[in-house]
Amino acid sequence: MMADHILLVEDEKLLRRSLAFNLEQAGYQVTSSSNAEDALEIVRRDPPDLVLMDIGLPGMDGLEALRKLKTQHTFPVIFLTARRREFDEALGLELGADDYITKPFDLPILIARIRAVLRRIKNPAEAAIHTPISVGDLEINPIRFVATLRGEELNLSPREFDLLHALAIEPERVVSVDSLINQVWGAEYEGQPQVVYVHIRWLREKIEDDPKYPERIITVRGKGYKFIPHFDS
Amino acid sequence: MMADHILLVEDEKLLRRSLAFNLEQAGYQVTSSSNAEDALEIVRRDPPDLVLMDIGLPGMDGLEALRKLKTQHTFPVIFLTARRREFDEALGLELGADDYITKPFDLPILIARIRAVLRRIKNPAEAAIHTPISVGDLEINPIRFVATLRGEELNLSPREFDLLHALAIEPERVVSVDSLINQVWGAEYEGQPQVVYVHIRWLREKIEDDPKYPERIITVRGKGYKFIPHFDS
DNA sequence: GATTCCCTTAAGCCTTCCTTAAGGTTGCGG
DNA sequence: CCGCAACCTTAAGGAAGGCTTAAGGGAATC
Repeated sequence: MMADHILLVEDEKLLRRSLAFNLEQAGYQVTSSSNAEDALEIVRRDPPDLVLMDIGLPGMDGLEALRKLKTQHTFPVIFLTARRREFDEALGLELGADDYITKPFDLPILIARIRAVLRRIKNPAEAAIHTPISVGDLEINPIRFVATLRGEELNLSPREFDLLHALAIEPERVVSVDSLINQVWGAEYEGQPQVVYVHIRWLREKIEDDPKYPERIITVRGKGYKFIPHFDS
Repeated sequence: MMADHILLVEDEKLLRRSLAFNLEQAGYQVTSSSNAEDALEIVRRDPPDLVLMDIGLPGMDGLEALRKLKTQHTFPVIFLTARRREFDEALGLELGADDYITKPFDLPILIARIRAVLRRIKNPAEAAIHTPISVGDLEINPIRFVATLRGEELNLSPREFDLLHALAIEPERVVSVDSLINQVWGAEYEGQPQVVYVHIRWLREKIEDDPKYPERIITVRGKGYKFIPHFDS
């Protein structure tokens, strides 16, 4: 079993050294880099299994570079950030970050997150459920339990979130009410379809421009519902 | 359990590499190719389980090559396409594409589709019901629950949709009323044939130029009905 | 303790379905 | 050529089904 390869991008020297040391102690192979340019080059030569990146790198170039990289290789990214707000402002989610952790952070917690993310990408079944997805102007991050529409965070209840996720992960495909109940409520739920109707109603209230004439969650009478991606115009 | 073998045909180098990398991560065996000619050769030598193909390859030769290939080996195809319109114009479905996915796409979603398509071809029963079909100027996509005639979406009720599907999946062949009842209403339905007549009537209203003189759904007296493909002229 | 969430219920609407029934059409036997 | 029977077409109406929506109370969460 090869050690997983982590690319650490952090400009502050002490923190960089300390992290690299500790991650190596934890059994990872670590490559460090203090700026985005170097990181880019490293990724090109030898794609890592995971990138650990300080969001507050000098200049916004780091984020921009990452955006480019993510279109080429899809490796998981964990951001280090001073405050949650910083993460949101930097649109980390849009960039496909898999997770973030706020400073000051706890080493065991960081390592646990790293392990969780790595485990996910190695298990396709789990990955499908937990990986952030983006469909049109909608983004869903099942790990952080955050969904955004046109960049704005939606305030969804757990049920609404799961329901939306179940629909959006199969865009344009009709998902039967039975299947939705299975995915969202679980197989053992003795479900009347009514439940689904109600939550669809509330979801529409939150994601449709005009819930009366839904354009994203479409009813397919007798068959179920389907999610239609919409793009910013 | 052998890994499924995917042939990736994509001319853009970075995207090709990235996809290959990620699909391998997901547990598939991937062969890449940047053009149709190579792809042809690869298929001849070692037929893949699935082909993932950029629809915007240089020249239309890719599509033409694929058309030829599909007559030799039957493997499923998923198209990558920039816009949905592009797919329609290229008549991807007519070429036997099993699915398409529009860029920019999300890796988890792509992988989910790949898995769905592979599962389908391994289960013949499921395959017949769920595979998109194209007969003449009519296209039926049971997964999206969309039927189009000359590119225009038909507004069919569930019964009408199923009925049309049952007929169109065996073009030119006469399907008995009993068989239609079985397929559309289910075996347990205590069916009077009357029901079928009525729905045929409504279907004709929606897909025939002149319902009075049907050209697509033809009555074969005493035997049943048959669907005759028509092409744009 | 307040608030959010969630399920149930029930009223109402609209589509879809099936039935019925009144013709047409076709083919066959006389 | 005629009449009949079987088969199909077609229109119309009522019934059912499926979905929407609002409201209420209990549960869960903070």
